[in-house]
Amino acid sequence: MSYLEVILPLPLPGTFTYRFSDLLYPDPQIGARVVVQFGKRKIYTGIIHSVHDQTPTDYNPKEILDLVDQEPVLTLQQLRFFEWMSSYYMCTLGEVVNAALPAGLKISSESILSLNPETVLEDLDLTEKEQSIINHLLSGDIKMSEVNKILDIKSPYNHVKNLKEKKAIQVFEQVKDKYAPKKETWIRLSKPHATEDGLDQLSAQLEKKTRQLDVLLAYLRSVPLLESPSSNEHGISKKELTQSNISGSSLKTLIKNGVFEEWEKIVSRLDGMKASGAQQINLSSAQLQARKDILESFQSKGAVLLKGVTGSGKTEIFISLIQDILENGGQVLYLLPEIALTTQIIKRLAKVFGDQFGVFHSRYSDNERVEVWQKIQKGEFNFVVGVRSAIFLPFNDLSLIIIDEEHETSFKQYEPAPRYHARDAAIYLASIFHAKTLLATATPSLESYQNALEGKYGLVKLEERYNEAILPSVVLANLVKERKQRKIKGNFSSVLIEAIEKVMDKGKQVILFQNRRGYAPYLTCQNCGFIPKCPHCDVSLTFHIHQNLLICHYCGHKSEMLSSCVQCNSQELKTMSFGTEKIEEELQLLLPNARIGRMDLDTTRSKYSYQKIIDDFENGHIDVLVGTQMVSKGLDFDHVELVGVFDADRMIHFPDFRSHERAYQLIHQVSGRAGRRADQGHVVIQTNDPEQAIFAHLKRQDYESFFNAEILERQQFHYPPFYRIIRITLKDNEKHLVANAAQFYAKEIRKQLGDLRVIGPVEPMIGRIRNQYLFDITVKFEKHGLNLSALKEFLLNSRNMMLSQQLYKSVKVIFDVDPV
DNA sequence: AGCACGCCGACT
DNA sequence: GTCGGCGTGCTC
Repeated sequence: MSYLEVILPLPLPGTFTYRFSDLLYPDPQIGARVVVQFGKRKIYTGIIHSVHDQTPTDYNPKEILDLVDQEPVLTLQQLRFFEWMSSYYMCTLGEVVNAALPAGLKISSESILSLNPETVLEDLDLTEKEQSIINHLLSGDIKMSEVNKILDIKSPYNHVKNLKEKKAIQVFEQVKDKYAPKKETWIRLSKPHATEDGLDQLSAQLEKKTRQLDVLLAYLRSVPLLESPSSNEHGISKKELTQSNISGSSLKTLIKNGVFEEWEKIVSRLDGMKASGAQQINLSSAQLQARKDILESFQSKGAVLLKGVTGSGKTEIFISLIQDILENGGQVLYLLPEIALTTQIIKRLAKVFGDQFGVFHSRYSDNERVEVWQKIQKGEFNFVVGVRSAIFLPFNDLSLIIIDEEHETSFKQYEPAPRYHARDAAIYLASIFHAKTLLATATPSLESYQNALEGKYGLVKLEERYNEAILPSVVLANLVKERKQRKIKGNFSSVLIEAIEKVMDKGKQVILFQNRRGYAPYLTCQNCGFIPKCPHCDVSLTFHIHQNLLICHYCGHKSEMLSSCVQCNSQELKTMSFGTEKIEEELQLLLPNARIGRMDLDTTRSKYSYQKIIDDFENGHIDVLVGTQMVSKGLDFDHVELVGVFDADRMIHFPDFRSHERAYQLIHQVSGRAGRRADQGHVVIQTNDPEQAIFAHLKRQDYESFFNAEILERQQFHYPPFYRIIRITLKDNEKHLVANAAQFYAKEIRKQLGDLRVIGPVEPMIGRIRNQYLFDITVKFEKHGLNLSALKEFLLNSRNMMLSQQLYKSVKVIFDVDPV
């Protein structure tokens, strides 16, 4: 008898043992999917982790319900990668698999209730609630998960159970729809007609039936079967044919009469960006040199950091490297932050690689993701551009991973587990394949730059701007001074307004950067000082003027805008501070002729709105684009000559040890949007304190001097990259309970790790989110000389110890390894 | 996570 | 009594 160790997509430790019959499934492959029952009713897809014949002693394993795949869906390398991820990021294998597999490859069941056809309902004695369920069932089956809504109670299970016992209903498990290939109806001329003679005869027959003749002619326009007889075999999609303004009913008649035949064709969802391909890439001498340096560095290092100034043409270098790899039959993964992965970059790549590469994007549907997955598996795609989750794709011969905008924090996943950093995980992934990793950015993370300086990574610099574009000039607008001189209008300094007017007069464009969405981050009552707060979180509500709502940016709670103070009834509610919406409004008043666009989370929610704003800006339908950090990422606009930065002080003084780094990177990056061509661009930064050291570095776009100053602070105060951090967050809906639990836990780990390595517990800045009270314990420890996996094991064991205390059982513990 | 079970307080 | 909330333990 044989057994399978199965990974289930659940936050449970370890694998689960299932029995299987060698006769039914002679050769189960590691990495293939199985369908199993887990618990009393639930059905899940699991992944075969291993096969063995050790009969468990303390329980009786269930038998698998089905083996889904003859061939594995996960490669052995992926399994190894997933195991590393689960241990490094302190989560379960199931959580990794859950994040990795596109939903289309997962199967899970749903409990469905249906009427028992053999029972006469009138004979039954039912309670009111039971009758209510039956009434709903009369018009069709219902899901178990919907019963609580129908009855309007929280735990409806007893009623369902009683109905089952009375044999009024049946409960069964229905497997949810999984991946389905996309089908299209295609049309072709049936064989006898598809010759010259046949066509002549056909035209004669249809002479009087003009509308049918039109259909035939439309078909022949698209399918020139006389010139190329094989084209008829191919046919045309019904959709395309009917687009040419022909009569649908005539087509139907022709099909009925056997003139045309139609059939179902499985088509790819990924088509539609067919490109010419094979464009030549010409590198400048600086680019050629950088390329050469990178390849040389790869001889001795697994990873190389390419520090290239904005507009230095890094993408061309990537393209050239990718071409090399593909010619040699290897695979390439090109990672980009979500917001930089636009049609701009895809079009550019398509010019070179045609449609021979995959795109992996969060805007893709599950079905599209499954198709990318399958094409990589089949070897149809050897090159993928994607966001952080693309590291989970089933590569089998990875040679190069490129991580563009390496410093971007969106490479780090926070919720849910696995809380991985795609950059760091990619480096491990590359090591499995003995592949190389290229990190690229104009503003490296301190971690990566330090690694490069220490020689752990190779370092290649590309300092020359492509097309000899000049660095932008940076001007600081002193808000304090302007306020005294009464030159400020709303949130706009006179320096900024004048600069905007000047640029607009030239017919050029402006980007305004304010890293806060909404109209006002909070309201306050001028009479009693009341500030509207979220009922579920310890934060103020942000006013959104377009929706006229107060919204919590943490849990999404929405409430109506107040007309008066709920505490004292005063009408004097004032909006405080400002977000993108307010900038937009003020600017419109100051410059009535300006065409203003706004790009933030609120204007880019739907699938195409993001692209539309970019297109409008690119095509000159917008003069000024106001936005959050979305506007700072990898967008190349030719006519932007001015960038304005609001609220720089808030970014700089945010209470986090990385706030300087973050502020530097953001402002440096957004500045890079100004003046991509020969004209010099301008940057205006509004601040209350122009003397801050960070501005001196920014004025010169001098990353090195910024780095040198910042790295000293990190060393002195024991922060990354010199120390590692694991942040432990405890959650519970009872504040005292978490506070005590956190105290208990911290004390426990302090015993082993000492006072210096354990900080807290402290209540985080936002002490409550979604009605869960939070406490943070920060474990900070030196990079070398400590056994990392032993430390993690110790943290997990102490957590289990803490949770085994009757009192603290309900507390939830989250580990965030290398938090950002 | 999702689910069954069992205890307990509130209400007909 | 019995209904519904909620805490607890278990799942191969």
